[in-house]
Amino acid sequence: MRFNNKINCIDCENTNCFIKKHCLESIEQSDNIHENKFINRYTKNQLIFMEGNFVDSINFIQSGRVKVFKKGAFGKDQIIRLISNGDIFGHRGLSDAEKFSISATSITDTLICSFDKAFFFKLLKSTPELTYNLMLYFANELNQEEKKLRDLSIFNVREKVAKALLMMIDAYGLTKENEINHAHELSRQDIAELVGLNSNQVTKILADLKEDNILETDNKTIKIINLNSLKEIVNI
Amino acid sequence: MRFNNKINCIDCENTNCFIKKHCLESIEQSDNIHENKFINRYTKNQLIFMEGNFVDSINFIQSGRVKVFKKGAFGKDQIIRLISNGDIFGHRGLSDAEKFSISATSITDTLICSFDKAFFFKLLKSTPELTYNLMLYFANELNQEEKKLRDLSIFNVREKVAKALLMMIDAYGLTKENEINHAHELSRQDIAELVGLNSNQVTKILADLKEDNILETDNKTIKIINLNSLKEIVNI
DNA sequence: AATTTGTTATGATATAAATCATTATAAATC
DNA sequence: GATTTATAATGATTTATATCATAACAAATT
Repeated sequence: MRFNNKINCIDCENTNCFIKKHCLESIEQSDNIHENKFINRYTKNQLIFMEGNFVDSINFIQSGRVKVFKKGAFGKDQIIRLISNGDIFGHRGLSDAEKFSISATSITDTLICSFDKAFFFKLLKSTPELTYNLMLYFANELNQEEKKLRDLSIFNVREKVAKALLMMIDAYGLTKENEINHAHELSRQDIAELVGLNSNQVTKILADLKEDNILETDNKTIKIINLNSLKEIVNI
Repeated sequence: MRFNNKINCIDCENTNCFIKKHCLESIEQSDNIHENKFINRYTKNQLIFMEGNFVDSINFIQSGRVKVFKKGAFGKDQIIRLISNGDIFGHRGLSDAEKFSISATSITDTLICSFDKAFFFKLLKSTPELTYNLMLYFANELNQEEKKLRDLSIFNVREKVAKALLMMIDAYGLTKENEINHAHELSRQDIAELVGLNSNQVTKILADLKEDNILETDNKTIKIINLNSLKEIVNI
């Protein structure tokens, strides 16, 4: 749903945003960006864009949380990234691919800032600093993806679940009470899709980890009792 | 081994090389690049650089073949890419990581062109066209890595072996006789490490595929009899 | 040509993972 | 608040995968 009450990037609190960091040098430039920005509002579990669709925009999260995923056979999707405030997504569409290679879904109520692809390409051409930093950002993402690939190809089920929980903590942190998934953003199925499992396996391993006093579960909320033990599971 | 008989990029036949494509606009620039380029020669199965080492260079393959891999637990490595003439590697070191996140080993006799990291950063700053295209290249690599991640998380052993063979064909092609691994570049263990298996599993599945008239094996050489059937295995 | 070494092939066995069936619990709808 | 629907938990079963032991073969060395 289009949202017209858009704030100017200058006033935005997401200091990690690429636009905020690299594209507000002059007043003309920031006016230009403000004019070309459009904002959409999504409630929880709405599809933002779908794999296979024509790439027409580059997106940033103003507020909220989003999962980025790839569709697999038999509804077995793979979640690629969990992202939140200030994060860029849909940027793989910058490659020669004409179509989105991923889908994105809101997992909380969310506000998304977007730019037309053509405008963003112009912005890149006129802002070498942005291009340069985006290039470095991609290099870093590649490192992380390749680390994940290596991990998932050697981890057993228990290690994969630990990895999934640590990814959730990495993306969204812990509450004061050391809880994750507090707003019930992700189902067991989602957690499974972070690391290539099924929901059944996740449930069982969570029960094991509860047994081992590493965590407690209360419906979808997971309370971490011993973070170090959780980390030890993946540091073989 | 340092190799002093270096050819000028202008005369190089690797038209897919980033330097060849984007950095030879002026005579001063190409002279500058020639001066700052150094070339090393490697025989088969030599370590070019190792994960954890300080990143000091960005590298391109002048001729030969290289495997790029990550070290895992218990010697279970994961091969990330198979590369050849004109391909860039070590570029993930451009991220904020100080150390190489990957290792690289020659799998044939190989000539490698390298630039000091500091020089390459200067080159990027002074050649926005290079930075821009490198950024697009990374976006494309991310797409491919994520596709691989999704595939490996849902494929069974047979599908993984088919995927590994197709990756080898994609990287190095087929001979006139439809053979891969003709120069015995990769062992069964290497093929396993492309897709997170062990050498035993690869051997068994190759025997199955032989049974199904999809391929023939003669020691390390694999002759593809029915490429379409091989592709069908991974297109579930 | 014989010996050593490394890799590949094959079958048997043990282990881990995935699936299925059922129950319990929570959330949504009426 | 009762009913429906969706999700999570648990145990039993089937299937797939990983490991082990051994044999066959190829390459390198003497």
